[in-house]
Amino acid sequence: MKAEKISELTIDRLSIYLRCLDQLANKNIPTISSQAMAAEFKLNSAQIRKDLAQFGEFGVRGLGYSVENLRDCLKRILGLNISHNIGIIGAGNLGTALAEYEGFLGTNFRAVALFDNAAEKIGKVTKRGVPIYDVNDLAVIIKQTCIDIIVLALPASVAQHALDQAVAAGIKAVLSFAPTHLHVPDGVKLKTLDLTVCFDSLSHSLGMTQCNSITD
Amino acid sequence: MKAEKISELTIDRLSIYLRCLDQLANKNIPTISSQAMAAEFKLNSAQIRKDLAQFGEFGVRGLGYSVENLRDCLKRILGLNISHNIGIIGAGNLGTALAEYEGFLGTNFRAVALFDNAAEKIGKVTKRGVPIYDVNDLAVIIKQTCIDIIVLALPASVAQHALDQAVAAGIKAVLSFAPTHLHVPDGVKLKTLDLTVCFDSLSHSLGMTQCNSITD
DNA sequence: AATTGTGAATTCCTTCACAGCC
DNA sequence: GGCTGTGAAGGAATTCACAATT
Repeated sequence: MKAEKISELTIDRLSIYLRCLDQLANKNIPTISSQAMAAEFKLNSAQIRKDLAQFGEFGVRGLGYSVENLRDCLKRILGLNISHNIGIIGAGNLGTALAEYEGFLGTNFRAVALFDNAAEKIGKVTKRGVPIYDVNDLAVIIKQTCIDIIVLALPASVAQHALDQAVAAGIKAVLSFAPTHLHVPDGVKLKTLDLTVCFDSLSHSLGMTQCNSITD
Repeated sequence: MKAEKISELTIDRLSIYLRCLDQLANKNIPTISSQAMAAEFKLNSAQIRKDLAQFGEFGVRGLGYSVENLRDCLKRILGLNISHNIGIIGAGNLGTALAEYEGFLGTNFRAVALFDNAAEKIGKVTKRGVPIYDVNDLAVIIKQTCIDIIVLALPASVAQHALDQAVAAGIKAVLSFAPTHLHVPDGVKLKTLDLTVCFDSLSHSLGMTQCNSITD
Protein backbone atom coordinates (compact mmCIF):
# COMPACT_ATOMS: atom_id res chain seq x y z
CA MET A 1 0.00 0.00 0.00
CA LYS A 2 1.32 3.37 -1.09
CA ALA A 3 0.86 6.74 0.56
CA GLU A 4 0.33 8.45 -2.80
CA LYS A 5 -2.67 10.63 -3.38
CA ILE A 6 -5.56 8.58 -4.69
CA SER A 7 -7.50 9.97 -7.60
CA GLU A 8 -11.20 10.64 -7.59
CA LEU A 9 -11.56 8.36 -10.60
CA THR A 10 -10.11 5.46 -8.65
CA ILE A 11 -12.50 6.04 -5.76
CA ASP A 12 -15.48 6.16 -8.09
CA ARG A 13 -14.40 2.85 -9.59
CA LEU A 14 -14.08 1.24 -6.16
CA SER A 15 -17.77 1.91 -5.77
CA ILE A 16 -18.40 0.15 -9.09
CA TYR A 17 -16.24 -2.80 -8.04
CA LEU A 18 -18.15 -3.08 -4.80
CA ARG A 19 -21.41 -3.23 -6.73
CA CYS A 20 -20.00 -6.02 -8.91
CA LEU A 21 -18.83 -7.93 -5.86
CA ASP A 22 -22.27 -7.63 -4.31
CA GLN A 23 -23.70 -9.34 -7.37
CA LEU A 24 -21.07 -12.06 -7.25
CA ALA A 25 -21.73 -12.63 -3.56
CA ASN A 26 -25.43 -13.00 -4.33
CA LYS A 27 -24.51 -15.74 -6.78
CA ASN A 28 -22.41 -17.40 -4.07
CA ILE A 29 -19.21 -17.08 -6.06
CA PRO A 30 -16.40 -17.34 -3.50
CA THR A 31 -13.45 -16.17 -5.56
CA ILE A 32 -12.84 -14.13 -8.70
CA SER A 33 -9.85 -13.10 -10.78
CA SER A 34 -9.48 -9.57 -12.11
CA GLN A 35 -9.78 -10.96 -15.62
CA ALA A 36 -13.04 -12.79 -14.93
CA MET A 37 -14.45 -9.70 -13.26
CA ALA A 38 -13.33 -7.48 -16.12
CA ALA A 39 -14.93 -9.81 -18.65
CA GLU A 40 -18.21 -10.06 -16.78
CA PHE A 41 -18.68 -6.36 -16.08
CA LYS A 42 -16.93 -4.81 -19.09
CA LEU A 43 -13.94 -3.46 -17.19
CA ASN A 44 -10.17 -3.56 -17.65
CA SER A 45 -8.39 -6.15 -15.54
CA ALA A 46 -5.17 -4.18 -15.20
CA GLN A 47 -7.09 -1.20 -13.98
CA ILE A 48 -8.91 -3.26 -11.38
CA ARG A 49 -5.60 -4.56 -10.06
CA LYS A 50 -3.95 -1.13 -10.10
CA ASP A 51 -6.87 0.47 -8.32
CA LEU A 52 -6.97 -2.18 -5.62
CA ALA A 53 -3.19 -2.29 -5.22
CA GLN A 54 -3.25 1.33 -4.08
CA PHE A 55 -4.94 0.21 -0.87
CA GLY A 56 -3.19 -3.06 -0.09
CA GLU A 57 -2.60 -6.56 -1.35
CA PHE A 58 -6.03 -8.09 -1.38
CA GLY A 59 -5.45 -10.83 -3.95
CA VAL A 60 -3.74 -14.19 -3.97
CA ARG A 61 -1.48 -14.87 -6.93
CA GLY A 62 -2.69 -17.80 -8.94
CA LEU A 63 -6.13 -17.65 -7.35
CA GLY A 64 -7.59 -14.16 -7.54
CA TYR A 65 -9.59 -12.30 -4.92
CA SER A 66 -11.90 -13.59 -2.24
CA VAL A 67 -15.24 -12.00 -3.04
CA GLU A 68 -16.29 -11.79 0.59
CA ASN A 69 -12.98 -10.41 1.80
CA LEU A 70 -12.59 -7.87 -0.97
CA ARG A 71 -16.13 -6.72 -0.44
CA ASP A 72 -15.47 -6.05 3.21
CA CYS A 73 -12.25 -4.24 2.43
CA LEU A 74 -13.88 -1.99 -0.16
CA LYS A 75 -16.72 -1.20 2.19
CA ARG A 76 -14.26 -0.08 4.83
CA ILE A 77 -12.20 1.94 2.36
CA LEU A 78 -15.36 3.69 1.19
CA GLY A 79 -16.43 4.34 4.76
CA LEU A 80 -19.49 2.16 4.34
CA ASN A 81 -18.88 0.33 7.58
CA ILE A 82 -20.51 3.26 9.33
CA SER A 83 -23.90 4.86 8.64
CA HIS A 84 -24.31 8.29 7.14
CA ASN A 85 -27.14 10.68 7.76
CA ILE A 86 -28.02 13.00 4.92
CA GLY A 87 -29.59 16.44 5.16
CA ILE A 88 -31.09 17.99 2.05
CA ILE A 89 -31.35 21.75 1.65
CA GLY A 90 -34.24 22.66 -0.61
CA ALA A 91 -37.57 20.88 -0.19
CA GLY A 92 -38.67 21.38 -3.79
CA ASN A 93 -39.42 18.57 -6.21
CA LEU A 94 -35.87 17.32 -6.45
CA GLY A 95 -35.01 17.63 -2.76
CA THR A 96 -38.17 15.86 -1.70
CA ALA A 97 -37.65 13.11 -4.28
CA LEU A 98 -34.14 12.52 -2.98
CA ALA A 99 -35.41 12.34 0.58
CA GLU A 100 -37.74 9.56 -0.50
CA TYR A 101 -35.22 7.98 -2.90
CA GLU A 102 -35.63 4.21 -3.02
CA GLY A 103 -31.96 3.82 -3.90
CA PHE A 104 -31.03 4.49 -0.26
CA LEU A 105 -32.87 1.38 0.87
CA GLY A 106 -30.50 -1.38 1.83
CA THR A 107 -27.53 0.98 2.05
CA ASN A 108 -26.34 2.79 5.10
CA PHE A 109 -27.24 6.21 3.79
CA ARG A 110 -30.36 7.70 5.28
CA ALA A 111 -32.06 10.99 4.47
CA VAL A 112 -32.99 12.33 7.90
CA ALA A 113 -33.89 15.97 7.25
CA LEU A 114 -35.05 18.44 4.64
CA PHE A 115 -34.47 22.17 5.01
CA ASP A 116 -36.38 25.00 3.41
CA ASN A 117 -37.24 28.64 4.02
CA ALA A 118 -40.86 28.48 2.85
CA ALA A 119 -43.11 28.85 5.89
CA GLU A 120 -45.79 26.58 4.44
CA LYS A 121 -43.35 23.67 4.16
CA ILE A 122 -41.58 23.96 7.50
CA GLY A 123 -42.92 21.58 10.14
CA LYS A 124 -44.39 19.12 7.67
CA VAL A 125 -43.03 15.67 6.92
CA THR A 126 -42.71 13.78 3.62
CA LYS A 127 -44.71 10.65 2.85
CA ARG A 128 -41.97 8.48 4.27
CA GLY A 129 -41.69 10.69 7.32
CA VAL A 130 -38.67 12.88 6.66
CA PRO A 131 -39.23 16.16 8.56
CA ILE A 132 -38.84 19.56 6.92
CA TYR A 133 -36.98 22.08 9.08
CA ASP A 134 -36.38 25.79 8.85
CA VAL A 135 -33.10 26.32 7.07
CA ASN A 136 -32.20 28.83 9.80
CA ASP A 137 -32.01 25.90 12.21
CA LEU A 138 -29.52 24.11 9.98
CA ALA A 139 -26.60 24.07 12.42
CA VAL A 140 -28.72 22.88 15.35
CA ILE A 141 -30.41 20.08 13.43
CA ILE A 142 -27.13 18.94 11.87
CA LYS A 143 -25.75 18.40 15.35
CA GLN A 144 -28.92 16.90 16.80
CA THR A 145 -29.43 14.35 14.05
CA CYS A 146 -25.75 13.66 13.34
CA ILE A 147 -25.92 14.71 9.69
CA ASP A 148 -22.56 14.27 7.98
CA ILE A 149 -23.54 14.74 4.33
CA ILE A 150 -25.45 17.71 2.91
CA VAL A 151 -27.22 17.71 -0.44
CA LEU A 152 -27.95 21.03 -2.13
CA ALA A 153 -31.18 20.86 -4.11
CA LEU A 154 -31.89 24.53 -4.61
CA PRO A 155 -31.48 27.29 -7.19
CA ALA A 156 -27.98 28.35 -8.19
CA SER A 157 -28.53 31.84 -6.80
CA VAL A 158 -28.75 30.69 -3.19
CA ALA A 159 -26.53 27.60 -3.32
CA GLN A 160 -23.31 29.25 -2.17
CA HIS A 161 -25.01 30.83 0.83
CA ALA A 162 -26.55 27.52 1.91
CA LEU A 163 -23.23 25.77 1.35
CA ASP A 164 -21.41 28.30 3.52
CA GLN A 165 -23.89 27.74 6.33
CA ALA A 166 -23.46 23.99 6.09
CA VAL A 167 -19.67 24.31 6.14
CA ALA A 168 -19.87 26.67 9.10
CA ALA A 169 -21.87 23.97 10.88
CA GLY A 170 -18.99 21.55 10.38
CA ILE A 171 -20.13 19.64 7.30
CA LYS A 172 -17.28 18.02 5.34
CA ALA A 173 -19.12 16.38 2.43
CA VAL A 174 -21.57 18.02 0.03
CA LEU A 175 -23.39 16.91 -3.09
CA SER A 176 -24.72 19.83 -5.11
CA PHE A 177 -27.35 19.74 -7.83
CA ALA A 178 -27.15 23.51 -8.29
CA PRO A 179 -25.92 24.39 -11.78
CA THR A 180 -23.21 26.77 -10.65
CA HIS A 181 -19.59 26.80 -9.57
CA LEU A 182 -19.29 26.65 -5.79
CA HIS A 183 -16.37 27.36 -3.51
CA VAL A 184 -15.48 25.22 -0.50
CA PRO A 185 -12.52 25.50 1.87
CA ASP A 186 -9.83 22.82 1.99
CA GLY A 187 -10.93 19.71 3.80
CA VAL A 188 -14.49 19.88 2.52
CA LYS A 189 -15.41 17.54 -0.32
CA LEU A 190 -17.82 18.89 -2.90
CA LYS A 191 -19.36 16.91 -5.73
CA THR A 192 -21.52 18.69 -8.28
CA LEU A 193 -24.13 16.94 -10.41
CA ASP A 194 -24.92 19.52 -13.03
CA LEU A 195 -28.06 18.53 -14.91
CA THR A 196 -27.74 21.51 -17.23
CA VAL A 197 -24.36 20.30 -18.39
CA CYS A 198 -25.72 16.77 -18.84
CA PHE A 199 -28.62 17.83 -20.99
CA ASP A 200 -26.50 20.26 -22.99
CA SER A 201 -24.09 17.43 -23.70
CA LEU A 202 -26.92 15.18 -24.88
CA SER A 203 -28.24 18.01 -27.00
CA HIS A 204 -24.82 18.35 -28.59
CA SER A 205 -24.67 14.68 -29.46
CA LEU A 206 -28.03 14.95 -31.22
CA GLY A 207 -26.74 17.86 -33.27
CA MET A 208 -23.78 15.77 -34.37
CA THR A 209 -25.93 13.14 -36.05
CA GLN A 210 -27.83 15.86 -37.89
CA CYS A 211 -24.66 17.51 -39.15
CA ASN A 212 -23.85 14.37 -41.07
CA SER A 213 -26.85 14.87 -43.31
CA ILE A 214 -26.81 18.66 -43.50
CA THR A 215 -23.01 18.84 -43.97
CA ASP A 216 -22.86 22.35 -42.60
CA MET B 1 -11.36 24.40 -36.85
CA LYS B 2 -10.03 20.87 -36.75
CA ALA B 3 -11.76 17.63 -37.65
CA GLU B 4 -10.32 15.86 -34.58
CA LYS B 5 -12.56 13.98 -32.22
CA ILE B 6 -13.77 16.28 -29.50
CA SER B 7 -13.65 15.02 -25.96
CA GLU B 8 -16.63 14.79 -23.68
CA LEU B 9 -14.80 16.97 -21.16
CA THR B 10 -14.54 19.75 -23.70
CA ILE B 11 -18.25 19.57 -24.49
CA ASP B 12 -19.14 19.69 -20.82
CA ARG B 13 -17.00 22.78 -20.42
CA LEU B 14 -18.67 24.50 -23.36
CA SER B 15 -21.88 24.26 -21.36
CA ILE B 16 -20.12 25.95 -18.45
CA TYR B 17 -18.74 28.68 -20.71
CA LEU B 18 -22.20 29.30 -22.09
CA ARG B 19 -23.53 29.73 -18.59
CA CYS B 20 -20.78 32.26 -17.84
CA LEU B 21 -21.51 34.15 -21.03
CA ASP B 22 -25.20 34.29 -20.11
CA GLN B 23 -24.23 36.02 -16.89
CA LEU B 24 -21.93 38.43 -18.70
CA ALA B 25 -24.67 39.22 -21.21
CA ASN B 26 -27.02 39.97 -18.34
CA LYS B 27 -24.49 42.49 -17.08
CA ASN B 28 -24.34 44.01 -20.57
CA ILE B 29 -20.65 43.26 -20.96
CA PRO B 30 -20.01 43.30 -24.71
CA THR B 31 -16.56 41.72 -24.86
CA ILE B 32 -14.39 39.50 -22.69
CA SER B 33 -10.91 38.03 -22.84
CA SER B 34 -10.21 34.45 -21.91
CA GLN B 35 -8.13 35.71 -19.00
CA ALA B 36 -10.88 37.93 -17.62
CA MET B 37 -13.37 35.09 -17.96
CA ALA B 38 -10.99 32.65 -16.29
CA ALA B 39 -10.42 35.04 -13.42
CA GLU B 40 -14.10 35.74 -12.88
CA PHE B 41 -15.31 32.15 -12.99
CA LYS B 42 -12.27 30.28 -11.64
CA LEU B 43 -11.28 28.67 -14.92
CA ASN B 44 -8.04 28.32 -16.87
CA SER B 45 -7.64 30.78 -19.71
CA ALA B 46 -5.54 28.48 -21.90
CA GLN B 47 -8.15 25.79 -21.57
CA ILE B 48 -10.92 28.13 -22.59
CA ARG B 49 -8.98 29.11 -25.71
CA LYS B 50 -8.06 25.53 -26.57
CA ASP B 51 -11.62 24.33 -26.12
CA LEU B 52 -13.05 27.08 -28.29
CA ALA B 53 -10.34 26.79 -30.92
CA GLN B 54 -11.51 23.26 -31.65
CA PHE B 55 -14.68 24.68 -33.17
CA GLY B 56 -13.41 27.73 -34.99
CA GLU B 57 -11.76 31.10 -34.50
CA PHE B 58 -14.24 33.01 -32.42
CA GLY B 59 -11.91 35.56 -30.87
CA VAL B 60 -10.13 38.68 -32.03
CA ARG B 61 -6.47 38.96 -31.10
CA GLY B 62 -5.84 41.93 -28.90
CA LEU B 63 -9.52 42.25 -28.03
CA GLY B 64 -10.99 38.96 -26.87
CA TYR B 65 -14.37 37.45 -27.61
CA SER B 66 -17.68 39.11 -28.36
CA VAL B 67 -19.99 37.88 -25.60
CA GLU B 68 -23.05 37.95 -27.80
CA ASN B 69 -21.39 36.25 -30.75
CA LEU B 70 -19.66 33.56 -28.72
CA ARG B 71 -22.88 32.84 -26.90
CA ASP B 72 -24.70 32.26 -30.16
CA CYS B 73 -21.91 30.05 -31.46
CA LEU B 74 -21.86 27.92 -28.34
CA LYS B 75 -25.62 27.56 -28.39
CA ARG B 76 -25.47 26.27 -31.93
CA ILE B 77 -22.56 23.93 -31.21
CA LEU B 78 -24.50 22.52 -28.26
CA GLY B 79 -27.63 22.14 -30.37
CA LEU B 80 -29.51 24.63 -28.21
CA ASN B 81 -30.84 26.51 -31.21
CA ILE B 82 -33.53 23.86 -31.43
CA SER B 83 -35.91 22.63 -28.71
CA HIS B 84 -35.70 19.19 -27.16
CA ASN B 85 -38.55 17.16 -25.77
CA ILE B 86 -37.71 14.85 -22.92
CA GLY B 87 -39.45 11.61 -22.01
CA ILE B 88 -38.84 10.11 -18.57
CA ILE B 89 -39.21 6.39 -17.97
CA GLY B 90 -40.14 5.71 -14.35
CA ALA B 91 -42.77 7.87 -12.66
CA GLY B 92 -41.42 7.33 -9.17
CA ASN B 93 -40.17 10.10 -6.90
CA LEU B 94 -37.14 10.94 -8.99
CA GLY B 95 -38.82 10.70 -12.38
CA THR B 96 -41.73 12.85 -11.31
CA ALA B 97 -39.42 15.42 -9.73
CA LEU B 98 -37.45 15.67 -12.95
CA ALA B 99 -40.64 16.13 -14.95
CA GLU B 100 -41.46 19.11 -12.76
CA TYR B 101 -37.85 20.30 -12.51
CA GLU B 102 -37.66 24.08 -12.31
CA GLY B 103 -34.25 24.04 -13.95
CA PHE B 104 -35.84 23.42 -17.33
CA LEU B 105 -37.62 26.77 -17.18
CA GLY B 106 -36.06 29.28 -19.52
CA THR B 107 -34.18 26.59 -21.44
CA ASN B 108 -35.38 24.79 -24.51
CA PHE B 109 -35.65 21.44 -22.79
CA ARG B 110 -39.16 20.38 -21.94
CA ALA B 111 -40.35 17.27 -20.14
CA VAL B 112 -43.34 16.17 -22.17
CA ALA B 113 -44.03 12.63 -20.97
CA LEU B 114 -43.58 10.21 -18.11
CA PHE B 115 -43.76 6.45 -18.62
CA ASP B 116 -44.56 3.77 -16.07
CA ASN B 117 -46.00 0.28 -15.87
CA ALA B 118 -48.04 0.80 -12.69
CA ALA B 119 -51.73 0.80 -13.66
CA GLU B 120 -52.65 3.29 -10.92
CA LYS B 121 -50.25 5.90 -12.33
CA ILE B 122 -51.02 5.55 -16.05
CA GLY B 123 -53.44 8.16 -17.35
CA LYS B 124 -52.76 10.68 -14.60
CA VAL B 125 -50.85 13.93 -15.01
CA THR B 126 -48.34 15.62 -12.70
CA LYS B 127 -49.05 18.91 -10.96
CA ARG B 128 -47.58 20.84 -13.87
CA GLY B 129 -49.54 18.73 -16.36
CA VAL B 130 -47.03 16.19 -17.64
CA PRO B 131 -49.01 13.07 -18.63
CA ILE B 132 -48.06 9.59 -17.47
CA TYR B 133 -48.25 6.97 -20.22
CA ASP B 134 -48.05 3.21 -20.29
CA VAL B 135 -44.44 2.25 -20.92
CA ASN B 136 -45.73 -0.23 -23.51
CA ASP B 137 -46.76 2.74 -25.64
CA LEU B 138 -43.24 4.17 -25.52
CA ALA B 139 -42.51 3.99 -29.24
CA VAL B 140 -45.84 5.51 -30.25
CA ILE B 141 -45.65 8.42 -27.79
CA ILE B 142 -42.01 9.13 -28.68
CA LYS B 143 -43.05 9.64 -32.28
CA GLN B 144 -46.25 11.53 -31.48
CA THR B 145 -44.64 14.01 -29.10
CA CYS B 146 -41.29 14.28 -30.87
CA ILE B 147 -39.25 13.10 -27.88
CA ASP B 148 -35.53 13.10 -28.67
CA ILE B 149 -34.07 12.60 -25.19
CA ILE B 150 -35.00 9.81 -22.78
CA VAL B 151 -34.26 9.86 -19.06
CA LEU B 152 -34.14 6.57 -17.16
CA ALA B 153 -35.38 7.01 -13.61
CA LEU B 154 -36.02 3.43 -12.63
CA PRO B 155 -34.40 0.54 -10.77
CA ALA B 156 -31.17 -0.94 -12.13
CA SER B 157 -32.85 -4.28 -12.73
CA VAL B 158 -35.15 -2.98 -15.46
CA ALA B 159 -33.00 -0.16 -16.87
CA GLN B 160 -31.41 -2.12 -19.71
CA HIS B 161 -34.78 -3.37 -20.93
CA ALA B 162 -36.28 0.12 -20.94
CA LEU B 163 -33.18 1.47 -22.65
CA ASP B 164 -33.40 -1.16 -25.38
CA GLN B 165 -37.01 -0.21 -26.04
CA ALA B 166 -36.12 3.47 -26.28
CA VAL B 167 -33.25 2.72 -28.65
CA ALA B 168 -35.51 0.52 -30.76
CA ALA B 169 -37.87 3.49 -30.99
CA GLY B 170 -35.06 5.55 -32.50
CA ILE B 171 -33.82 7.47 -29.45
CA LYS B 172 -30.22 8.69 -29.78
CA ALA B 173 -29.64 10.39 -26.40
CA VAL B 174 -30.22 8.95 -22.95
CA LEU B 175 -29.56 10.13 -19.41
CA SER B 176 -29.64 7.30 -16.89
CA PHE B 177 -29.98 7.55 -13.11
CA ALA B 178 -29.93 3.78 -12.75
CA PRO B 179 -26.90 2.63 -10.76
CA THR B 180 -25.76 0.02 -13.25
CA HIS B 181 -23.64 -0.37 -16.33
CA LEU B 182 -25.75 -0.12 -19.49
CA HIS B 183 -24.98 -1.04 -23.07
CA VAL B 184 -25.95 1.12 -26.04
CA PRO B 185 -25.19 0.59 -29.73
CA ASP B 186 -22.89 2.96 -31.60
CA GLY B 187 -24.52 6.25 -32.46
CA VAL B 188 -26.50 6.42 -29.24
CA LYS B 189 -25.19 8.73 -26.54
CA LEU B 190 -25.60 7.54 -22.96
CA LYS B 191 -24.79 9.58 -19.86
CA THR B 192 -25.06 7.94 -16.47
CA LEU B 193 -25.55 9.87 -13.23
CA ASP B 194 -24.80 7.30 -10.60
CA LEU B 195 -25.95 8.57 -7.22
CA THR B 196 -24.59 5.48 -5.49
CA VAL B 197 -21.10 6.26 -6.73
CA CYS B 198 -21.49 9.90 -5.67
CA PHE B 199 -22.51 9.08 -2.14
CA ASP B 200 -19.90 6.36 -1.81
CA SER B 201 -17.28 8.88 -2.85
CA LEU B 202 -18.49 11.38 -0.27
CA SER B 203 -18.51 8.63 2.32
CA HIS B 204 -14.91 7.85 1.45
CA SER B 205 -13.85 11.46 1.88
CA LEU B 206 -15.36 11.49 5.36
CA GLY B 207 -13.40 8.41 6.29
CA MET B 208 -10.20 10.12 5.18
CA THR B 209 -10.54 12.96 7.64
CA GLN B 210 -11.05 10.45 10.42
CA CYS B 211 -7.95 8.51 9.47
CA ASN B 212 -5.84 11.56 10.21
CA SER B 213 -6.78 11.42 13.87
CA ILE B 214 -6.97 7.68 14.27
CA THR B 215 -3.76 7.10 12.28
CA ASP B 216 -4.84 3.62 11.30
C1' DA C 1 -0.34 46.75 -26.08
C1' DA C 2 -3.23 43.16 -25.59
C1' DT C 3 -4.96 38.82 -26.60
C1' DT C 4 -5.67 34.88 -29.48
C1' DG C 5 -4.42 30.30 -31.22
C1' DT C 6 -1.15 26.66 -30.73
C1' DG C 7 3.27 23.79 -30.45
C1' DA C 8 5.82 22.11 -26.55
C1' DA C 9 6.04 20.64 -21.87
C1' DT C 10 3.84 18.67 -18.20
C1' DT C 11 0.81 16.12 -15.57
C1' DC C 12 -2.47 12.64 -15.13
C1' DC C 13 -4.64 8.29 -16.41
C1' DT C 14 -4.84 3.89 -18.73
C1' DT C 15 -3.01 -0.15 -20.74
C1' DC C 16 0.63 -3.36 -21.62
C1' DA C 17 3.63 -6.94 -20.39
C1' DC C 18 6.06 -9.55 -17.32
C1' DA C 19 8.66 -10.77 -12.97
C1' DG C 20 7.30 -12.85 -8.84
C1' DC C 21 4.38 -15.71 -6.25
C1' DC C 22 1.01 -19.31 -5.08
C1' DG D 1 -0.35 -22.97 -14.79
C1' DG D 2 -2.62 -19.03 -13.40
C1' DC D 3 -2.94 -14.74 -11.40
C1' DT D 4 -1.39 -10.70 -8.85
C1' DG D 5 1.20 -6.49 -8.36
C1' DT D 6 3.88 -3.21 -10.82
C1' DG D 7 7.49 -0.88 -13.78
C1' DA D 8 7.39 0.84 -18.26
C1' DA D 9 4.98 2.45 -22.26
C1' DG D 10 1.39 4.78 -24.29
C1' DG D 11 -2.35 8.02 -24.50
C1' DA D 12 -5.12 11.84 -23.00
C1' DA D 13 -5.90 16.13 -20.82
C1' DT D 14 -4.06 20.27 -18.93
C1' DT D 15 -0.99 24.03 -18.58
C1' DC D 16 2.82 26.78 -20.21
C1' DA D 17 4.79 30.06 -23.10
C1' DC D 18 5.17 32.50 -27.21
C1' DA D 19 4.71 33.65 -32.20
C1' DA D 20 1.08 35.64 -34.81
C1' DT D 21 -2.37 39.10 -35.17
C1' DT D 22 -5.21 43.12 -34.66
